[in-house]
Amino acid sequence: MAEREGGPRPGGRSARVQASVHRATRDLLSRMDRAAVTIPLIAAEAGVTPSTIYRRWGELNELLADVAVERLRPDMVPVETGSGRGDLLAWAEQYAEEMASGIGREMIRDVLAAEGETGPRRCCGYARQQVAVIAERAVARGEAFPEIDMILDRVIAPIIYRILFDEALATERVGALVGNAFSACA
Amino acid sequence: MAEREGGPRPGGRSARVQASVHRATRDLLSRMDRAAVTIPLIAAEAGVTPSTIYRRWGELNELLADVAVERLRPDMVPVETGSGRGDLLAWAEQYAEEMASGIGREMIRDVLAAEGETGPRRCCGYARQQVAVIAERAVARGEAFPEIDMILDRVIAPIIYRILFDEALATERVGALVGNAFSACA
DNA sequence: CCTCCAAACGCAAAGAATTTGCTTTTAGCG
DNA sequence: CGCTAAAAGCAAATTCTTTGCGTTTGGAGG
Repeated sequence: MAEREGGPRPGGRSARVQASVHRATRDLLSRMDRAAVTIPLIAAEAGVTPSTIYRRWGELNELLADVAVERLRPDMVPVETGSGRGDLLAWAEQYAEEMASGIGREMIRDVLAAEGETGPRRCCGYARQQVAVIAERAVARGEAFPEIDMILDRVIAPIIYRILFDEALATERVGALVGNAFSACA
Repeated sequence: MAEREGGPRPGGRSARVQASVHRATRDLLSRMDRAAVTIPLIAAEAGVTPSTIYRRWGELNELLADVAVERLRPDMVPVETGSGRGDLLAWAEQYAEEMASGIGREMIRDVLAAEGETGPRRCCGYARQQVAVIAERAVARGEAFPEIDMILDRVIAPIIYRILFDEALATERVGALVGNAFSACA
């Protein structure tokens, strides 16, 4: 294990402050309109001074992005259905649904609104990891499975693009995307 | 023609203010770091008072999104190459390049950061229109051409998703995306 | 165990942005 | 030519953001 990205050493004061600020942010976001959430508010809720937050995160966007990336991190391994294709379909349907939800869309926007590109990269990496787990299991079973980048282009990209720019895809259409991803491999 | 979205009647004071604020915003964005651009600055540059901007746009994000959508509106018809597929390839390559550029990425982010979803919808609509023009020409020539939604899912979505979350696609890879879009139709 | 150090926080004042009530200007219309 | 509604200007009040400085904290080395 090289580095924790969240903050300094696990038990220190820094880590406690970060944890309480994250929690306060999530609480406020769930309680009130996001436009009404400000750094002084979060600071009060978290029991720290605003300057602490300003110094650590710089601006509200960065903090929101940080919290959103944290929440977008997958917390379970993809369910096993017996086949790689089934696994991918189940995972993609759940992914599409989560991301299309109100909270999901807000988190994506928060991640994209922050300055650096590390947030979006991390999110993409999370999806990639999950797909990689499914792919490895499939390969271990001797199945053919598309390249990860193929899944990104043909399944994940359309799901996210529609959510961001158009209208969320109906769940049924995810199946077609998965089918398309497999059509070029097996 | 039903309504102009930009603002009230074409010649009025409102329209002049909007035009000068838009111009001032573009100027400032090209001159300085985007983090340094503030509403009072834009107001001074445009020769209006900050409260005018606050009342009209609400916050900086909305104004930036407004300006970005304006700039993302296509200003030419897609070039004709002789075939629908060639037209689409040429258009998609240029689209990918423009969107992947620094200014392009910033505009996309601005559009997504605004509150409503009308900005993203408009951008998606612009792309859709351009593709529709290409499709109509192809059909008029008697060629087979994929559904517009197919182009969205297989060409545009991957291009934009990579730009936002991963790394911009190399131009060569756009050709493969276009090929994939056609593979299911002809 | 004690002392020292750097990093991080709290506090508070200064500076900048945002909101708002009221007044004035403007463009369109009878 | 006035009237009117919409939009802009102005300025005060509020809120957010930045910053300098002193204090606390947790860890490292003696």
